Amino acid sequence: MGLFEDLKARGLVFQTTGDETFEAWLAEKPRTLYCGFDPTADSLHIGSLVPLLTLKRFQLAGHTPIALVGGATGLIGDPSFKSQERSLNTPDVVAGWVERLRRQMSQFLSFDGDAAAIMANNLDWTADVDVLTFLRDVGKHFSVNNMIAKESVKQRIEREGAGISFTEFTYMILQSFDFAELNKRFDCELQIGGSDQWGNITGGIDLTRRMNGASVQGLTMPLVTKADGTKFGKTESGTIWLDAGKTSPYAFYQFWLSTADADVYKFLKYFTFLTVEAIDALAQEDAEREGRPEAQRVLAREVTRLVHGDVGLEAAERITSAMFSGDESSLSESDLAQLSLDGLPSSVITREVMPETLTQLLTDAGMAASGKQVKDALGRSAVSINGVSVSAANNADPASCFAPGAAMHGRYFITRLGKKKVHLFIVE
RNA sequence: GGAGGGGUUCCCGAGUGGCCAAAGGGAUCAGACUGUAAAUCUGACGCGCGAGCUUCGGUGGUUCGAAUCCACCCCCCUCCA
Repeated sequence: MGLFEDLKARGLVFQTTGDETFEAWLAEKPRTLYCGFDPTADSLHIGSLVPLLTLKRFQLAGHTPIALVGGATGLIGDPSFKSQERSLNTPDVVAGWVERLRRQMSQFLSFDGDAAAIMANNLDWTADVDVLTFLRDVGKHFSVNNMIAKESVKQRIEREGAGISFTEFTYMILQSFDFAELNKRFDCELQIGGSDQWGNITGGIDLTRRMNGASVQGLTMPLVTKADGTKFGKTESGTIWLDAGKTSPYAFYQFWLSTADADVYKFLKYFTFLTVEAIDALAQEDAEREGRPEAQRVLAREVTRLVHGDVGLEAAERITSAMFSGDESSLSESDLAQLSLDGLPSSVITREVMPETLTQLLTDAGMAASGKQVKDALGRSAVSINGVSVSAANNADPASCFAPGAAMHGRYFITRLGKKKVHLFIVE
């Protein structure tokens, strides 16, 4: 199966330039393509995984990927489909994030061989361009009339109560300049991105034609949506990051494991390198099986391995099987120590300095956002310590809940709040 | 610079002197049902175990009492110059 055919089968193609001719163009010879990632935080999150993995898919098919980190564009802020103007980050902060993203992105691509990936930073070709040159050489090619007509900024221009600064409005020009520059430097002929990037991509295509006389292409991928309409990639505890320090491999694995049935096969196609045939076969098996589908587990395994490697996956699975396969009382002391190392949320407390209430203690540990939530859980018998359910009556006496006699191996207390939240307290 | 509109709890959005910790919806969390799904139902949803404490852009003021009235300031939007 050709690359484009595979991408289509995965549902990864939202729009392309040239419609019918695109596939043939791509198949003609190895191309160089790029995708940009702006530093808006110190880590990428799972929203960036689709374009990142798509770059990899192109590379596996023999094309040369350029991973562009937006050291310059990150200073401006992309207004595309954003309802509000965003606040600017300072240059040194953005520069720090650029470094983090570079390292993160490079783990997904191969930098050896015929189609060795290239890392680029658009600050390299924008930092020294002076305003007048920019306005005369680049800005002159843009029609404000066209820019205003772009769907991506429409709500900012038309919506009552919104607005857009000149700075953000200029973003498209800056990104377009990237494409022209990459075309010049590396003969880059294709830009890919999320469907929200279509306006920026076509801007770059037009500019490249005008500045370089070159015909280049664009492809967008659909935004990841969930069947229930809620936002993908967020949980109560926030964004799912690719950085293990921000979202542990265990939490990451759990996120994928709880994917809804209605989304899981689509996500397998988006986020894994399993073949479409294999995924369809899995869907078939799951449909014929009673009860729980296998797909979520496969998805969690595959994506966790991609992002956190075998070691991260093993840690995540160790915790998961210890916490969700029932018999935690059989855990050995070294098992418990390992769980803490693996990234099971844990904290060390002492009997001498124990908060006055369980609500306080569990809130401090991060198990709930407020004491009210813990209180609610206590009232519903949703809190247990080492398998013993605790109630609101125990709230004022945490010491007895963590009594030495109730400890596992003298000091471990597995505390659960609800079905999914687990915290290991180590009492010293 | 002028005229008008607006800034409410995570988001959207009601509320124009006490009945307001502030309608409604969404998101989120917990319970039931399940498969650590979905859908549905129930509860919670500023903070605090509680008494109570702190909120409605900011600062002052009027009032027994203000998200609501007044003054000044900051920010956003629309139109005019």
